[in-house]
Amino acid sequence: MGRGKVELKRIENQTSRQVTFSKRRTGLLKKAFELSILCDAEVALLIFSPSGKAYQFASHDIDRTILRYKNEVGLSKTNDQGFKATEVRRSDIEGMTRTIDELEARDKHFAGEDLSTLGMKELKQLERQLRIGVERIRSKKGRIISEHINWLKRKHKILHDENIHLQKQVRLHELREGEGSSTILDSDASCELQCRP
Amino acid sequence: MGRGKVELKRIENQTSRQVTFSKRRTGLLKKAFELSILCDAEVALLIFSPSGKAYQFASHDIDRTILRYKNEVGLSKTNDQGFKATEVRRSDIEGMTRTIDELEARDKHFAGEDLSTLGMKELKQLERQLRIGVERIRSKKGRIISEHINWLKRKHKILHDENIHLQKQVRLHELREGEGSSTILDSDASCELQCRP
DNA sequence: ACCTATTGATAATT
DNA sequence: TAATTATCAATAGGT
Repeated sequence: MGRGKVELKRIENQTSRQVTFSKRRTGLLKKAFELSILCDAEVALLIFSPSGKAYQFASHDIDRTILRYKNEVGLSKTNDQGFKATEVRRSDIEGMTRTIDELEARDKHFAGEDLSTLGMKELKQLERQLRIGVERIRSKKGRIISEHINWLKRKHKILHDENIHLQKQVRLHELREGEGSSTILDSDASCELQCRP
Repeated sequence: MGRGKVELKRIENQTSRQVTFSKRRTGLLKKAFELSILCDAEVALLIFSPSGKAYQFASHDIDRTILRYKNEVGLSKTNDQGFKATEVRRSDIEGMTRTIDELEARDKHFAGEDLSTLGMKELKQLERQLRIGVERIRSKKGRIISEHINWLKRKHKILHDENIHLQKQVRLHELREGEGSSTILDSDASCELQCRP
């Protein structure tokens, strides 16, 4: 919705990323609010900017919504009273531990280790994913190399042009000296020629 | 954004409220996703329908994001109780968070995503690791297949032997019946023959 | 911040 | 529930 489409990838330009974040964050918070009103839904939205600043929206008490979510996911039972904080913390840590375990397992699988628990189906899928990864990396390498080649070509052209120019200057010199002229060559544009890749 | 504006109030018609919830929920989740990608933000979104069904989006580990929010809030409230314990916890949590970040980054690299930060050297190493992984997985697959083939061979041999044995029994029967014998075949070893792979 | 050309989301309808 | 489409809303790029 703007003067052009945007790819779904991290905006590289720092300034426009910042601007876009500001605009879209506002829009997202607004829409979360509207959904909660129009449809009578319970919504909680947490946003952290890359620089670490926090933004949030919650249609109801945010801690209640979070607890409700945690109950949905399971594991934690609705323990009331001051016990609450500790329980929440513990489940957080359990969740993170589980995440780490899963990530480590996946890492090992990607490295071709610890495959004994996997069946044929999982192995096939894993191999496919790895092949995709290899292909992307190959393509990235190709792009880097091609960029480098282009840079070399540009630099070569600049050097070549300068070379021709200098040859002309030399010939001019030789001509004038051949005529017995004593004039020194004026300072001219040739002095500006430099190689800036 | 439709054939007419809508007031910001609970939609009374049950059906259109349900439909609107479905559409806007999808839109909201999509936009949350886009924000996290485009602007490199950490986003967590929890939605409960009026009927109690839960929907969610999280750009990172959702427990981590919630925890991060809780820390933000906790800082302003200066909860003196159990301060020491909290401090210890926090360093643990920071460590785990870092671990998760690193693991997630490595996972993305293995999947050929987020390669922009890597140089030629890292890309080459990554590709080598992936190739090793693929090779190990291929080999594991090979072993599984070969085991399966061996199992089939063994089973085949057992069945074949049993078959021969049974044929002998049948011939014996036919012989005795041909002689006009009325004796019934004794229960013998053939009954024990079963296929146990 | 503000402005608008455009794209994107969605309300109504089928 | 799933398309279609007319409209409104969000926003990208520019000032």
